Order: sequence, then C-alpha cells, then structure tokens
Amino acid sequence: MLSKKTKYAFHALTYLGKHRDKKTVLIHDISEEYGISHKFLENILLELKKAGILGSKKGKGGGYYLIKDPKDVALSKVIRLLDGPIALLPCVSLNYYEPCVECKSEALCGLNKVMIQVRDEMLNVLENKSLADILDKE
Amino acid sequence: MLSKKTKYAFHALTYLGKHRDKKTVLIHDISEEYGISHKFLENILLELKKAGILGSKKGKGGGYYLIKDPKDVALSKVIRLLDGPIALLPCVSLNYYEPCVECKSEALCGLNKVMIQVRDEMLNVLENKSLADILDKE
DNA sequence: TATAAAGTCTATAAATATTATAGGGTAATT
DNA sequence: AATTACCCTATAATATTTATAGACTTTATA
Repeated sequence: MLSKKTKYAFHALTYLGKHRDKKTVLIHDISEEYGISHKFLENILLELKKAGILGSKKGKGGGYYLIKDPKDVALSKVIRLLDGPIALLPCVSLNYYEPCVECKSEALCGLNKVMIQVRDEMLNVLENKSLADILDKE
Repeated sequence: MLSKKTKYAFHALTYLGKHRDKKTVLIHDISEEYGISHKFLENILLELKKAGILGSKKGKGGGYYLIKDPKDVALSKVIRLLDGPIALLPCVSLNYYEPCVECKSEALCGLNKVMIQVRDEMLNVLENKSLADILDKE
C-alpha cells in the first residue's frame, strides 16, 4: 500500500496542477484543502522540490509551483521518491536493490522470477502514466 | 514490499512442496533451514492451515504437510493471507476495500483509475502463478 | 528599513505496525 | 503414561510511519 506521504504528495501535485494559472500556491492552501498537517506537508513539498518536480519562492507572495509539465512527471517517480521501492522484494528492485538476507541464491529463487514479472507489469503502468493522466480525470 | 511473514510463508511452502514425499515436516526443520524463529513460524503455519493450504498432524511423528496441489495455491492467496491487500490503495482493493479517508469522490479520483490498472496487472501475474511455478525453478 | 509572510532545516515525539518471544494447554502417537 | 508436537493468548522489542516544534533564512512591500 502507498504511504500517506505518497498519497499526500499526489494530492499536492494534483492541486498544483489544477492551479497552474497562479504563480504560486501556499502550503497552507493545500493542507486545508485535503486536511493534511501543515508541517508534514512541508516536508513532502520540500522533497518534491529537491527532486526537481516543484519550484518554490520564499517570502511574502511566495509558495510552491509545478516546475515540470504534468505529462513529464511519471507516477513511478513520485512513489519512489516518497515510498521507496515499487517492487515487492528488495532483490528485484531496480532503484533500491538489496539481496534478500535469507535467500541462498537469486538464480535459484522461484519467487524472484515471478516478482520480476510483477514489477515489470507495475512499472508498465506507473512509468507510462503521469500526473497529466490524473489531472484529466478530475 | 512483502513482509517477512509473507516471505517466510513462501519459504515454508517451498520447503513443504519439496518434501511432499514425506508424510509430515517439522516446524523445527523449516525454521532451521531458513533461520526463522520457531515460534514466529508457528503462527504463520497455523494461518496457512486455517486457510486450508496446509494440514497438520499432532503427536509423535506429526508435523505439517501440503494439503493442496501446489498448482492450486495461487501466490495472491498467500500474500493476501499474510500481508493483506495487494492493491496500492484501499479504495481499489478487491478483498480489503475501504474508501480513502481524504478522498472526496472515487469517481472523480484520477489516482483511483490508475491504481485499478496497476492492481489488475499485478493480479494478472499473482493469480495465475502458483506455488508450482516457484517450485519448478528450485 | 522594519515587518510580516513564507519557505528551509534539524531534531524529536507520538502513534502504529511489524517482528519476535514466552509459556502454558491440548491432542495424538508410541 | 509419557513424549512429542501442534494450538493459543498475551506481551515485549523493534522498526517504520506520521506528526510536531521551533529556530532560521529569504523576500516583498508598506
């Protein structure tokens, strides 16, 4: 399951996407709209900024804004950023690979093979769907 | 990511699958083989038994054994049993549905639509692959 | 240039979920 | 009858997630 952090990130991105006409949007406005703790959301927006998805402006009249075209923000990117691996096992993660501690041999592991398939099916959707696809529906 | 509980369940099932020639297998043997805490494994095997996947025999000479044909044990079943929902959002879970608290309308939620796709792609693999597919590889 | 508005940063607390342990009880086999 | 091994409930330890606090920096504008 996606963490709240990731869900909040999607909410925030959706909100920012809907308000692209405005130069900036306040954290406060987003946190009110979705009932998210202001400070918690702050951290999330910062991460999105560091990842190059959002820009920000300090001071009065400041706030956050989308720096990328919604169609260039793959859902997989957001999930990996806030939640970490998409794969169901560390040994099949593309971005967060780790060997399974209790596993003797990946080559002989039947689960490994299947989970690679699952990962690829998931990524097939999550890499190709973007923020733009989410905005469309709303 | 799959929990240790689920991974242990797969290990145990694999072990039992490999030793179908024997009438029963001791918890102890499985826990030794994979370095799993005996008591923790006990709980997992019990759940698998309650789900009708394993059978057990008490007393001397007792132990656990596979009650089903490996090809009839879908991976999805094991994951749902030990880990809960496979879907990435509660609002798209087939077996553990819950509305998202912060979501105003599922019909208008763009994430919802995409996550249904992701779920279906995952299930396409996990429902159709079984314990037998894992055993094959080992 | 003072002030208020707004993001930045680091640390920590609270809550929750996961993993593991303990120990007694019960059933079945020899 | 004794041993063996499953069954069950409760609780402790650990890790992760979620949330909060507060001081600091930057910026607009009155």
